[in-house]
Amino acid sequence: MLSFTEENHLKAIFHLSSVENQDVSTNAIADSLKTKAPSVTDMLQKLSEKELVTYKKYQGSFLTPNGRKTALNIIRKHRLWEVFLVEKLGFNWSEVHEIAEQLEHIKSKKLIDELDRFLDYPTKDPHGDPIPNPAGFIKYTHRTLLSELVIGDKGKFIGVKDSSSAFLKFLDKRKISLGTNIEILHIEDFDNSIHIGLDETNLTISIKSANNIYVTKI
Amino acid sequence: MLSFTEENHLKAIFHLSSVENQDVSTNAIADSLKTKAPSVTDMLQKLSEKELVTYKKYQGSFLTPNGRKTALNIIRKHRLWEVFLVEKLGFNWSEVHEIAEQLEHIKSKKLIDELDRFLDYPTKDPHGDPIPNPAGFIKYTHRTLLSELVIGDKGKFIGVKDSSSAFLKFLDKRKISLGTNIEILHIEDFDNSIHIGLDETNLTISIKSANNIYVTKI
DNA sequence: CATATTTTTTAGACTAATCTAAAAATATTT
DNA sequence: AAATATTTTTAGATTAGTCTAAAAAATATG
Repeated sequence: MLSFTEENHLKAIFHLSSVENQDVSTNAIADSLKTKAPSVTDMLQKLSEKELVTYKKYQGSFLTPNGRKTALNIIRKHRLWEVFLVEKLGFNWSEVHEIAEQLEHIKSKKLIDELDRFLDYPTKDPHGDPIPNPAGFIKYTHRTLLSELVIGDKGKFIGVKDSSSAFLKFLDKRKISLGTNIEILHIEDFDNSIHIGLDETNLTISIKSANNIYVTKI
Repeated sequence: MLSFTEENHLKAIFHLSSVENQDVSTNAIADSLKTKAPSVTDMLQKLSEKELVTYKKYQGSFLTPNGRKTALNIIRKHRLWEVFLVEKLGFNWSEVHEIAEQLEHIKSKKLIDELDRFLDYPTKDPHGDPIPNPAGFIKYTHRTLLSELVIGDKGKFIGVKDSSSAFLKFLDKRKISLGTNIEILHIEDFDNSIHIGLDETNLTISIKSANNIYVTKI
């Protein structure tokens, strides 16, 4: 039985190593978990003992197949609970992360299987991220950053890169939600800000925002 | 912010003091939480510091109004989650306690308010126990033990005293569920076992079982 | 009512998770 | 490549929660 802390470390390593597919640095984990490097070193030694992580001193760490499966199970729980909170309890997509951070640690296989059924086997969470299946398989769909499109391109909004509450509220205010169609109307030379066309309105967003928005080209 | 352990102690004191309305002994708490007396003593001193418990050395302990309110809030969460598990996820009433023991510690007022609404403001959990309201008010209904009835009396099954999984399964097997009407047909002299009539069948149960079944006389 | 028994607390140790400060290893930069 | 900077680990302390063993208090008993 893993502790919350152990589970959180596995999750952090998974997320960090999926960005660049290589060993994760101790400091990166510490930053992502808002803890300090020595705490992470201790935990890596412990998780290495349990064969959930490959860890060599000063060389960074990586999940073992077993560690990866465990991490994906926690992520599965996190994302299913997020769907529940939005679909059934009426939460806004910007409010669910913190609560799901708690709910993801509840231990009961049957609970998650039944929740999955109750939600009708969703494949995406409220932010567009894929939900791993019970076996720990995760299906990634090809995504393009809005910032990579050129003038005249059209895309459908399918997810966010950094799903911070502030950015999600920013999107709400602009009536941009999953499924919204976005067309690149113009790109400003001096600051790369992007003028986009939505279904009913046009507006301008910064390059930083465009770098956080995933689309599929249509 | 209270820890799981602190919350569990408050809950235990609440349950123990509601049986006999007086100070709860250190050992009673230790037994109920499957921990040892010294651990409980430490925790009582801590909870006393926080003014959630009145505690005098060797004199037992009792909840302060604030402690009682906190305990009732945890019980509210526990029972609402039990309703969710049974009503929405299809769990049997004998399977929900352990999972609710985990879920009751999730911290989010909005989560519980929304869950309450989603469940349509239930007043009883799946075992017939009352659900405290958000203010920490709990409405007890008058209950009679089946063992207190005499021959010819009729009652409606409204709850169990000890809701152990084994006893709940025992009731399932005999098709006794909340709302079932029970008539006392005969009481055996030599072992006090009780012959009861249900809507469709008759059967015999031990005095020990009858002592665990709450009814309202009808 | 003095003694024995039980209950409760104190004392002290252990584990898990955390931290700061210092040492060691690795990486970067003249 | 030597010096400097950064990263990571070790060492050692702290807090929360747990335990066992022993002492102290309360309760029961002969």
